[in-house]
Amino acid sequence: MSAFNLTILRTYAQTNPSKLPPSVLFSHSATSLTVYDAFPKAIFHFLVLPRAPEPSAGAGSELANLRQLLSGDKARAQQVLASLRADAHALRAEIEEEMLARYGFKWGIWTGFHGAPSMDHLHLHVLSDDLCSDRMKNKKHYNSFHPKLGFFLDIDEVLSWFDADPSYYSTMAKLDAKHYELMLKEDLSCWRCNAHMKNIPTLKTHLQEEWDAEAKREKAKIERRRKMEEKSAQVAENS
DNA sequence: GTTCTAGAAC
DNA sequence: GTTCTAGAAC
Repeated sequence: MSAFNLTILRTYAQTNPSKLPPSVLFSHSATSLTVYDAFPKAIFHFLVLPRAPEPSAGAGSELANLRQLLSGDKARAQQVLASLRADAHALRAEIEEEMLARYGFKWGIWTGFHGAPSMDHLHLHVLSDDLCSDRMKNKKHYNSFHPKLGFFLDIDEVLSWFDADPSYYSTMAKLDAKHYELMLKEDLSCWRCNAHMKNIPTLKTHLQEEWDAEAKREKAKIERRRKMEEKSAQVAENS
């Protein structure tokens, strides 16, 4: 299979999950598949895709991307998104468990869509907010996840459009690719502290430092809690 | 989406 | 001189 394959996710979505290799598939439910992102931009990075066993799910189908989904039946779109959200929620719990097991603390997890995705078939990104990865290589990669730029659309935000004024819904549902792609060209800045970053290598060093600092704080917090509990257990024992 | 690389930036 | 980015090819 060539690396130039922007429809691989659709292939996955149409395949019986039991036929997918464990290197690709993390888990599945009745309605979705969770796959490992092939080029993870953080320590944990998964994609949750709606399953599409019918061969109808081609390029122009409602499941091609978020824009296509939102341009169709509104109730159906809401149902698809709510289902993905529920499966992503369960995945987040598993990621947190793994964070504790492997790193001794847990940190933030983002769940959302790209405003202008490059790969076909609707996919919900679920990734840890460290953004520390060898695969994070350029401005486009980084800005596509920057939570303050607008390109990354949190699933809860997208679902809130359904409860907003219908004119607001139709405005947001347009998802004009040109409009979103401009956001990817914004200057680099740290999403945590807003500091301006001169270039990608500087940003990556900074992100690593930010995450290391968080790890240190969180582990210290856990240690303080453990000592407190140890003390109160002793007090209870001696009374 | 990634890889490759010319030439800009330093 | 080296580092880094951005656009074309895939």
